[in-house]
Amino acid sequence: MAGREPLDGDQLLLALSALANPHRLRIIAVLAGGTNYVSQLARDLQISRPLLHMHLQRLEAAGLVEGHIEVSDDGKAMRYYAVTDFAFGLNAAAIAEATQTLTQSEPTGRTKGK
Amino acid sequence: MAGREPLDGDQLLLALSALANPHRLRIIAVLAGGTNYVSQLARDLQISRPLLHMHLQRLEAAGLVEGHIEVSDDGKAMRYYAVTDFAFGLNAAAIAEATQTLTQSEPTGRTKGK
DNA sequence: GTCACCTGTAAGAATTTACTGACACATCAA
DNA sequence: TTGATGTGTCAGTAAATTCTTACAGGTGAC
Repeated sequence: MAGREPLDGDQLLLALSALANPHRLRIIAVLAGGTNYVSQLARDLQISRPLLHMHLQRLEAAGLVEGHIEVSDDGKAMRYYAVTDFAFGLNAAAIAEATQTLTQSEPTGRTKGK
Repeated sequence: MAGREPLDGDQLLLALSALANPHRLRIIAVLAGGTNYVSQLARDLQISRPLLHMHLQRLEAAGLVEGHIEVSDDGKAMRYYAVTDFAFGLNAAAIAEATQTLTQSEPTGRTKGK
């Protein structure tokens, strides 16, 4: 289980952004009760499959869930998702520490297009 | 210090949304090092005062920082901000529990204007 | 073939967030 | 009075998110 490492700032921001959405919190909650495949998950949560797909991508990019293909008995390729065993403690001190390794939107250096 | 209560879902979502931003993480980090007033904070972070004002509102609405007016020796009314002693542990189980009290974007019932 | 499942993705609309610039007002000091 | 501080807020724009609809491809069963 994670939680005792220094905790990278960008990584933290990625995780927080991924969790800052009601649908995604519910996805975590459902997957915490057991692994599941995309179409079924969409039915359980009552959201469209493309939408769920997008949310899962965001969660997976943050390392909060993991997916893998599994071929069912009747030959269908299904994508199962499961939560990873992430864990971090949030408080001012932890954030202050993580912020030291934050590369995004620095004083000088936002993406600055043109 | 907070952290052992059941943790309300909407409250959690509010906090996560508030923290899911590099500027706001930095604000927390700076305030963790000591209370400060708005204009000075804006200079430290190198962002505009109106922008900082907006971020502070978001953080205060989530209960992560608190502000109060303080009159300086030379009579200026200045708004000082300080971090509250928030603390929560994030992991799949905690999220699953909090999600039970999530009122937002239910299967039926998004804000649905007109 | 057609139907019922599964997967993935692209296009565009709708909404929210983030941000700048300009304004208004107050106090103290020169 | 003017200048340097501090406060707050509004209007408008730029950009990022969120979400729907529609499409394409796969398998096995009828």
